[in-house]
Amino acid sequence: MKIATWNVNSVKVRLNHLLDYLKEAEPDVLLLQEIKCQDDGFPRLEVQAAGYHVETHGQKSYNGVAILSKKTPGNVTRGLPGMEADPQARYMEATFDGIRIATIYLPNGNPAPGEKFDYKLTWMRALLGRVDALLDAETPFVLGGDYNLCPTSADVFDPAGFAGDALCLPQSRALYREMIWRGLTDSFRALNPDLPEAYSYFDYQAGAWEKGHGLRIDHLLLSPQTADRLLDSGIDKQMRAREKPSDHVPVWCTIS
DNA sequence: ATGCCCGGAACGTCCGGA
Repeated sequence: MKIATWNVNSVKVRLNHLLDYLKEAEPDVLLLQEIKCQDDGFPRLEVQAAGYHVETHGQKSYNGVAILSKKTPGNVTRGLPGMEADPQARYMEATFDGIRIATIYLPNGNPAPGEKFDYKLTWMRALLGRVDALLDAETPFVLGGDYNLCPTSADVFDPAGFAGDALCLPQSRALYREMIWRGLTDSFRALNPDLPEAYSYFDYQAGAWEKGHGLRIDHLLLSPQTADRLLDSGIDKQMRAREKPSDHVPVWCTIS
């Protein structure tokens, strides 16, 4: 099973890229973030015509996540447990072949410190709670999405320049590591431990793409039982070189 | 030190993004 995650930065603007990607990469499950539309605004018919089932958790203008899949998903749930009062659409889960798969759009958190950073940390604590619940239930899972988090300085083009950024601050990284220490596997880094400049995001500004100034902030985290089945992983960097690209590129893994 | 570039909403220009 091939699982990919992609922050598309508006699914309406990126529809052609999305349809191309489904055709070229053929993921069994594609997790989307920042669809930036409500459920009824999602280009459902076009995606269904490409052979994919569509589940959305949309919101007007901002955020919004979706799960596209070749097979019909089971038990689709919207919203992160513990964040029921949160009006922002950032989380959804569905089950495929016994694996619980989540699409995650973790808050950015800038500027830090401040309310937005507090919201990020609160959201991460709720996600950690969800990890604990899934582990307690011994449910195999994959948590994929835009984590807005660079795990280490190897995931940042300018570590010193980003030292005070919410994506890199020790408090953010500590909560991410708490998840990792529960036994989760970063599917990309597990298979590419020393690969430099393996970025999933390149800012639109200041010629970041042309200069190779990127960040690795999109991740697919695997539960222990799922990590045992990890076959391959990659970052589809070529999507950033197209006309009118998203600032993020797809990240994927395959499991047996 | 600040803005650069984008999308959405809306129609002038601001907010949010990372």
